[in-house]
Amino acid sequence: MPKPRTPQISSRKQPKQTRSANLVATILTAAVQVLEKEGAARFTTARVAERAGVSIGSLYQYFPNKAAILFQLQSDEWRQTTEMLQNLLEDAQKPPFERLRSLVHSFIRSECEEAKMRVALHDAAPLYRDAPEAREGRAAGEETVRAFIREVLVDISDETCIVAGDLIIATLALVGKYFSGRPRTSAEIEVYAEALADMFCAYLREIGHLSCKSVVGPDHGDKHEDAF
Amino acid sequence: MPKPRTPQISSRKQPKQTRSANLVATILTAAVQVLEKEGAARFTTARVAERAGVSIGSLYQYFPNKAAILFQLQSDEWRQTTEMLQNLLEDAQKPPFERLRSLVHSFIRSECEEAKMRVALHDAAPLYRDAPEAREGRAAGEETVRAFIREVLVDISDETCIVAGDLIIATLALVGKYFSGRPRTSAEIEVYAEALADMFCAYLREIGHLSCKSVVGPDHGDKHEDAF
DNA sequence: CTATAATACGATTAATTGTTCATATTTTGC
DNA sequence: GCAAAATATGAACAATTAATCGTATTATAG
Repeated sequence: MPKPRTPQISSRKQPKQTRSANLVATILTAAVQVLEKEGAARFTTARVAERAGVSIGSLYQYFPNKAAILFQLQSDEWRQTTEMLQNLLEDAQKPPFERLRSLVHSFIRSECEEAKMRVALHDAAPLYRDAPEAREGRAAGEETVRAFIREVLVDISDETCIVAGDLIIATLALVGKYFSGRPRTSAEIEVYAEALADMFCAYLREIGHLSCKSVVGPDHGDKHEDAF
Repeated sequence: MPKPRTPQISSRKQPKQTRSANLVATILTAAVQVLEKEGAARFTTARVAERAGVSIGSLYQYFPNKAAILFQLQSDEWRQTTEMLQNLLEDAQKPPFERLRSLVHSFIRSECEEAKMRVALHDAAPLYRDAPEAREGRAAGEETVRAFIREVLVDISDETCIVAGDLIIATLALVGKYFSGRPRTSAEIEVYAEALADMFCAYLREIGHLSCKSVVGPDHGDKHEDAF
């Protein structure tokens, strides 16, 4: 990892013609492929350029450095996740806990589908983790989850809500990586997703009880089949 | 990452004199320090040797390669964790859920105390994750958790038990890393640990109910203060 | 004391990497 | 058609790394 000959912090040019816009897209696609076929350790600007069928020089015209590529991927990943969160959690049609369940299932499923690439991206984390924008990416997702929790448990304290939200996001974001290392059948994946959903629901119900008001929906005493 | 001039897969000599045993210990200590002060990206055999006050040659007498050092650290880490699991979960004196709670607290606390080094070790994961022995290290810990679950929920199916155990271990192992990135006060840490414990307890109670037999300990309907 | 094994050393090697820059090619506005 | 801007190229560079091996030092056994 050599330092640049001149420590230049210039950001790169924006693509102005269609061909360069395509080039950027091509590079990002290639980056994903390299990540999932070679892993984080072999994720190299040269390799990305080669797979994209592009010269390294071109790559460096639009990405100031290697980390920028990873950061972009990570950022897209978060945007996508946030979108999923909003679509599933804010759908007022379904009962809340059902929304949460389908969120967990969708998330785990998508996590497992592109497991290799996600794990590799996560392995490369040190390169972009400290970027200030990385925090921002999560903010929207976190807020969505908190809003959901507030909707389900109306009279909860702010602190409890934040803690619960953090807990759920963190668990969701990481647990998938723990499992996706070893290949699993989709049936198994569903089982784990179901269990995770159970855990979240049980937890939220518990919190609701602790705040000493009846939770939305029917009482949960003995019937636990659907209800939520 | 240059390949060795001769692709030699020999394992290194075992220390036979006290001085070399000390040397190994010194190197491992230095490795931890480098990891927590420099991070995974700057974790280098040369740097470890320097910090240990030892020549690289000496280092390579007892460790076949860089990954071996990290693997050793990771292995120790797991041994330590497993020990904690056994000590806290198998303590028949306390009621089960109280044991689980104190486990979560102890674990999260220790995770946060050496946060930097743990995160760095985790960042370096790709180097040893694929090692076959890495699986073994977890096995004992996983079995302990499963035994605990079986004790709490006597009439649970094997599958449910395995899934629940995996879920708890995975969550425990990873959630700490999500938080320990940003510095937190120990008060905050306790709050999160408490919430995590709540989540686990609520989940296990739920599972117990689903298996349609009364759970050990008093009924949980309204009183939720201690009880478990 | 001495011969032999164990240990320690560190300059050196080969490989790999991130990044630049001078140059060539293509597109666009007129 | 043409000049200027945008884009593309890839050889070259500097830094860094993991690991080796011939040699020097130290301990041990007889």
